[in-house]
Amino acid sequence: MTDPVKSRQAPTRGPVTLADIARLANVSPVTVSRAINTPALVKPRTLEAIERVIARTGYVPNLLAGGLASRRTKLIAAIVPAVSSTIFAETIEGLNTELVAAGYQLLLGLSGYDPRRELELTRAILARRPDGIILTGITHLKETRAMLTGAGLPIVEIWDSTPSPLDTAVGFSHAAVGMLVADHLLRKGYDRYAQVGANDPRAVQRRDGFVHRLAGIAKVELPDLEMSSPSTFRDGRQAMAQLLDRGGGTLGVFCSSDVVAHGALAEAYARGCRMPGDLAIVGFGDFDFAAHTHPPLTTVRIDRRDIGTKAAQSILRKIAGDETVEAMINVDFHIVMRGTA
Amino acid sequence: MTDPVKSRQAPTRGPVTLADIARLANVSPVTVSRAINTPALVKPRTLEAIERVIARTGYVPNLLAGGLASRRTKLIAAIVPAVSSTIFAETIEGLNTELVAAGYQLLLGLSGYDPRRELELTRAILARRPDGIILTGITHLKETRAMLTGAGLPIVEIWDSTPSPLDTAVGFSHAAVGMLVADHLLRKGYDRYAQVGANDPRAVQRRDGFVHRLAGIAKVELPDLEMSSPSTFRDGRQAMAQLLDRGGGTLGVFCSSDVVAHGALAEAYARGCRMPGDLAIVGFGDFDFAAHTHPPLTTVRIDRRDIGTKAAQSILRKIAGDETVEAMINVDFHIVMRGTA
DNA sequence: GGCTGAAATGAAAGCGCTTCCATTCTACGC
DNA sequence: GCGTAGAATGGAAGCGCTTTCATTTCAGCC
Repeated sequence: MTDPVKSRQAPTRGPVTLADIARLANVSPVTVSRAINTPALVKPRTLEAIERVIARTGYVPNLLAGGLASRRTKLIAAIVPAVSSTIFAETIEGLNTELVAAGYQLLLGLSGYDPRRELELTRAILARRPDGIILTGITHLKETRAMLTGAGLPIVEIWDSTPSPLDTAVGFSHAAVGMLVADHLLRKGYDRYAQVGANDPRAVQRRDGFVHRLAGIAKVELPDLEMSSPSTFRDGRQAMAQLLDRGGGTLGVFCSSDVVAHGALAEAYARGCRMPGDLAIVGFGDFDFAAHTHPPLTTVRIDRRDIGTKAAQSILRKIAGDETVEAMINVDFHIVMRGTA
Repeated sequence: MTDPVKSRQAPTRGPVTLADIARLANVSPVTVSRAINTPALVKPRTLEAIERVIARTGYVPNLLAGGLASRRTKLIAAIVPAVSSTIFAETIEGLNTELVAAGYQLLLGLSGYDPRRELELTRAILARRPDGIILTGITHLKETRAMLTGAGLPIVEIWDSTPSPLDTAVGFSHAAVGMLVADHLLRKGYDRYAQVGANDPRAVQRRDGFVHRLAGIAKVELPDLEMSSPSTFRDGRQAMAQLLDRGGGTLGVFCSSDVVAHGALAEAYARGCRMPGDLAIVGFGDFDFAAHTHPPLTTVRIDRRDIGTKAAQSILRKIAGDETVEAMINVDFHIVMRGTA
């Protein structure tokens, strides 16, 4: 804890405060505050003098104090299930880029797909009084919803679609994705259809959409495996082994993520299945590796980064008091046709 | 901004404060503060009464005010270059897990491999008075270093090794990685050696180590391409095309990341190169996909999550006043031998 | 019953900023 | 030269908590 001021005229002990700057620049604290936050209101000469003192002392304003007084923290919190090898990493980057450009900072929370952890995180986050909060998905615990609406701040739910968001939502219909994939597989026609993947609410929606579209046409098989989110390469491989072992004609499979699909693909490839003749696989997410598997993976593409960008823009507009932000902002998705379906 | 209290006895306008709780529970504010922070100091009966009021009102303490008064924010900031498809995502997760368990929160900064942005981030972060800060790498701008040391808080530099960290470092020697890979390739012996990859300080160290070990044995070829960090699949593919076009015997290549290596691999595979006979490729990072490329990628493995875990532990110990934290904490790495080298 | 020390509680000050409102400058017009 | 509006600055209060330090309560004991 050394004194941050190197020059001889070290003002006080501990970190420099706004009051120190005011004293050294022969102005009142208010003027220093204005020089920092609304420089247009300060006479150029005064401003310059203050800035010199700030530079000389290495003063860094205390945003805790500022936030407490102004009730604005320039903090945005985001809760996502995870970042490593998920669709969320790029969303976070998009979010962050936009937020930083607007002078905000990102407080990150990782829920691990656990609603209870989401609740705890929400509480901890709210304690920091962020100017807005971004959540993944539209299913939250009752307590979480209550806490959130009670806090009275802008909320953006991402990666899902709903007619009745808590506040604003940016995403798409997972059921629609499932149906799109079903239609795609139906076009070629397979003897059997299956879905393999995770059990988080969005993956379940995709499965339900898939099953719904195939209702009356085919029964959708599910592997007999416990799979928690995020599902893994190994999960996919095992699931595919099981499906293939069952035998019974050509097979169209919808996987809940590219990672699972990759595992499924590896198993199929190892067994020498012909794709997409005997076997079709459709992934989800269009991860970076998807174009480079053998054969390259057919998958559903969403602009992951764009979800972050749009979420940031929405919340910034909300914070600025813009009442015209749409409750539901839809983002596109489409099937990227490659070698597996 | 609706009143967060649903019950009829809504106390005041705006969010509930500690003073409100005190009033409703017929105790002084100090006692409420203690009930929250040091419950052992409060008589069980009183504690219970206070907790009831807190639950009923949905009170969420204001950590801005708390942090301002106590000079402890329970916030740890981390700056990494990026999260999507990088080695850092899992480090962040490791960090976060450990931090959350200790009651801390993660403020995330993304520098995009840009030292100037790192400086800006550092300033913005310091304004929030975190209890500690974690940076990627050991090369920082002079101003960044000054600001950091002046702030007098625990610092952990990660993903690199140095005898003289700013405070504490958790990582390994990238030069040593380069040398290890050189030794590995040398064992088989190739006619030519090359390195392809990014230009961030750590990638450069790895290259330098690689070059150094081969000095006097072979000249290390570099592709004639602009590659900025993070380098991409496409970069790798183009670089490999160029190297292969030059012709001239068997080739051992060290790539600065698995992503680049994957690109290089794809090009080599497309051209029908025999690996690791005619061509050897070694990646870096052991990304999730590395085990599943064709052929599977030989690469350097580091426990990415563990770096986050160790960094968190170190900083928490520092915060707790533990003076015995080692200045340099080394993490292991080793070559995972698979099909490409 | 009164003393004692520990347990439990409280009063007051203050963390470092912003906000509101009041005051002082400054330039310009007649 | 004086009045005046607008520009520039300042004083005081307060954001919601924690930190001393002081006071009260209580159990245990002679």
